[in-house]
Amino acid sequence: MTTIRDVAALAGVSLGTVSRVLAGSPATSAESRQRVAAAVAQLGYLPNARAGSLRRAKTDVVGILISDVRNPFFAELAHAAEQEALRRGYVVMLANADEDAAQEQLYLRTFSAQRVDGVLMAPQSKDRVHLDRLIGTGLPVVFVDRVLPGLDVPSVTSDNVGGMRSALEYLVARGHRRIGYVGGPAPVSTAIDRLDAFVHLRAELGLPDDESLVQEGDFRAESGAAAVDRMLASGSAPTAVLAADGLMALGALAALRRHGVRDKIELMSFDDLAWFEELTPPVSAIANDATAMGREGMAALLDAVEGGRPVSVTVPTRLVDRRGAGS
Amino acid sequence: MTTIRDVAALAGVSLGTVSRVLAGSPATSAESRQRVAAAVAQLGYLPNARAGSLRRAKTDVVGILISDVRNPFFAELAHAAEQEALRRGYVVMLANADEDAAQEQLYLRTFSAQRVDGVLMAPQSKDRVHLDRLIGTGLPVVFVDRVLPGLDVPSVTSDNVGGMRSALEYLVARGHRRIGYVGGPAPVSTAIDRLDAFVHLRAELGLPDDESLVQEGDFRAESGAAAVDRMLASGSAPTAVLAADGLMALGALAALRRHGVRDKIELMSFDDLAWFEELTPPVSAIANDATAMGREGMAALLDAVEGGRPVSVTVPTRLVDRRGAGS
DNA sequence: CTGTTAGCGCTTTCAG
DNA sequence: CTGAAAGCGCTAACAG
Repeated sequence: MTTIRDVAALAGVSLGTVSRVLAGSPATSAESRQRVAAAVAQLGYLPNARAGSLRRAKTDVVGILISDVRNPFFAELAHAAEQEALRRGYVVMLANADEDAAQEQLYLRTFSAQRVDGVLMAPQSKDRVHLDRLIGTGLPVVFVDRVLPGLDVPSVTSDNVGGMRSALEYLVARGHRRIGYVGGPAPVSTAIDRLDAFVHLRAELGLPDDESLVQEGDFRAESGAAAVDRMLASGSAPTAVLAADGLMALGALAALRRHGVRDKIELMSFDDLAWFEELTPPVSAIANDATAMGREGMAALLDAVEGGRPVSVTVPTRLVDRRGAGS
Repeated sequence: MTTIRDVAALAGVSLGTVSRVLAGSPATSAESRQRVAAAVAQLGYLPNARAGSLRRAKTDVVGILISDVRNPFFAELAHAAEQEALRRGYVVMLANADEDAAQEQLYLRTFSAQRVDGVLMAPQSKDRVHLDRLIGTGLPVVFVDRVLPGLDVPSVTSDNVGGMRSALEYLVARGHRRIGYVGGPAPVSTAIDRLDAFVHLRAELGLPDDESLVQEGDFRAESGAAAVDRMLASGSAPTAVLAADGLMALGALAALRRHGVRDKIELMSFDDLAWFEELTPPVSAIANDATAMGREGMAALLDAVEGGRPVSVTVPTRLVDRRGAGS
């Protein structure tokens, strides 16, 4: 590998001058700039960012830790966050916790070892203690989509309560009263918020509160199918089912089809996927704005990295009506 | 941040001893190991990986450069590759070229600047020159899914020709002769291979070779819709349409529906997506094994990083028949 | 404006 | 088995 010394030697200037030219310092003569540029081009020199960051104590690298890239919602979110980071001159290390606490922790350690400048993450909940230590070291962290209560960390989340309200009002407007709910895994904040909102609003709207209508999944497709199986096995079937995320909606769809009630029981999803439109009948959804969450989450993180004190924000959801609220 | 000196001081040994203990060197006494471990625990010390890699000239970081995480195929591939890297003790920097040559180049430079140990990538084609220089520096590179011809780089690709043969034979078995094809962007190798195979096999099977039946897209949904629009506008509609990837299949589906011919024209996709099963009628597909490609691609890359000479492999495709080949 | 000189935190000889 | 010392490639004072 060619180093800055090689460039200096070839350009006939000192190593310090090369560094200054490369950093765009104004304290350089036109001639130096020109000689250095020539040498760099000739040698195909590319600065070693790791060496530089060691000295500067800043890496210009941020970590993104999400639960599953294969979940379209997170894929979109990660992509938007990455674009924002790139725009502001940072590179991203993307890691997948795979909905697994041990992997989450491993990656967090790795991020620390790499001395990333900040971490944008959707926490799995559980071990608040490790995260606490991490934040204690001064590493800027921002939560996105999910939060861990009791930690003083800025967050960008979606309006789970508002979204749930739109969803239930929509289903009620379509004539449903027995509404089943496929929730997410208990420890995750979005699962908690959505379930609480569901239970609360169900009472407010005077809907039956049969407990078999509420089933827990894990934000993966299979669990959505299993939840619907349990719901139907319980005897008194719902007339509509709301799944707490897109992947579980897919599983629920498969189960409804398998039970031969795809046309009888209406499905709705908290999270919108492009292909819902192509189904017969189509599936209405509450759209989470993954792009906005990724972009704003990263913006908040970089603000924190650069010394700011970002505030938590909530991103609104949007009802995507594919069946007509009155029909 | 606490450093290795702090640990040495607290443990009452020299800095070198701490380093050896941490590296698991056998040349350490039980007592040293024990004192160091205690000091590390007490200080919550985490080695600075960047400092270490500067000295070792190895980072244990590899880069993955794909065209679009939002494409489920690449999301799955990246995930599998990441798992394999993790298993072998490497961390991944994941970057998105966004089907954009400039971004691809920017990220490649970034990877070099970070001195990653290797790069797994799905090239966008075009500027072979930059890649050439990169490889010239000795950076191990492995292509996955796509290749750039004329470069001596190992690759893991899917069996595009075999897949295309299965697809066409399947459609013919279902009674189709006028088969439309929505191809990928011309410069991408998978697009070229699939198109060549399509044209070749169409002749071999004695199918009509009306040029309006072949339309070019860009591996994104909208382009699939536009391609179908053009196909239908040309007068003589096909009885079946084959899309060269899942995202374009989604777009094609929307267009067919919009034109009211969703039930008349059969759609097939080169790339399988879980929700194809939920459509009415369902969509048959050629499944690319993204998991295998990611895993094997990363395995090949790490072999190269560790001094091996991996060979290129082809991963078979699989026909997913959701309609019955004879019906 | 430029060269020289310390380190950043770690690994790795080299003696002992 | 262990300590001391020399860098890895770069940035950032500090004199000039």
